[in-house]
Amino acid sequence: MAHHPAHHAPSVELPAEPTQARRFGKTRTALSAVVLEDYAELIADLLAANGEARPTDIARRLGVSHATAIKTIARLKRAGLATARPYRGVFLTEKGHDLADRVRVRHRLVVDVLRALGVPSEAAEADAEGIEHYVSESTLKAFAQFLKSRG
Amino acid sequence: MAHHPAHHAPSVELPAEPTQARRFGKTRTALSAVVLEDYAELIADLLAANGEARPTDIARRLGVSHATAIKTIARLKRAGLATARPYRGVFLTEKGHDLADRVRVRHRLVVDVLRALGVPSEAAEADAEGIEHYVSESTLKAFAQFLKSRG
DNA sequence: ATTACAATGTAGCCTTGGCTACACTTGTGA
DNA sequence: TCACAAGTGTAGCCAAGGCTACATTGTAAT
Repeated sequence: MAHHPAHHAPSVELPAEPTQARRFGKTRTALSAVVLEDYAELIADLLAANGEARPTDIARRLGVSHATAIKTIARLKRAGLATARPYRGVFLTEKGHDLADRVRVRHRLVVDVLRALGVPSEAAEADAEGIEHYVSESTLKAFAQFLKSRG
Repeated sequence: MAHHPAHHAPSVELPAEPTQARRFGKTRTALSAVVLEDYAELIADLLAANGEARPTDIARRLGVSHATAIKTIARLKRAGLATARPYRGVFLTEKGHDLADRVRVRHRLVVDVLRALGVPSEAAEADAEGIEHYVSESTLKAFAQFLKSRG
């Protein structure tokens, strides 16, 4: 059958909640991590491109309100992925950079595979945004292998 | 760059909220639809296999508490995808069956493509659970084409 | 017919991730 | 300098999707 108890969980290591709430829903966890991955990747992009990452830019790029972006940035901080001081922009920690790197590589790989399968570029980019978060290491490896063996 | 304002939205047509809340977050919408798709597919499976779909079975299969399952079943009803009377099990409406069928076909296709790319069966099944919800029509078509042309 | 147990349902709580509305900084241009 | 627009931050609301704890219903066995 098609169903599994839980989907593959994205590759963010979670905040490591202190004592509270040791009983965690995997899906809850997984969904949260998806958002953190997107933010980390985007912030890395903005830092590389502009030398800074401002909440408003992040919000615009993600199509959410700036309030939502700021809230999520707070979660990034709690998760040890970013640092930010009021009115001074957002930066990534070592951990955040690592995550962003992994996410970026994965994204490229997924897009390339989709395109290799004949998916139009636009759809490939768009779908990859959703798909990439659910690609396991094992699948990632197979993708790389496939692309290589295919020229 | 990799980012888009919103991911591809799953193929559930939403509850058509009455007057309230005409300003909807796409992502919110998308995430909700993912869960509804999973439930519809699972309920169809259970109905086919056992002739009935009971909340506890659904909960066990999805790895959530029965209370969570029941809450979501209520949402399925609100969305016009299912019917259920207290203590009498869950059934799918025409619309719910249509959705389940589409989801099932899509799931198969995604799994088959992953396997064709050399992903081990287990990983293919597991990853497909997450991936399938983000595969657009366009990509789906490319997948089918790829499998056909590949024998 | 009773009773006991499993299944079902309800209530209430939490976090996430949206939003709007309002308040406060910052830094520019006049 | 200082006023004002743009950007930031805060508060408070909502729905989804988790959970636990408790109440109710159905059913099967005695």
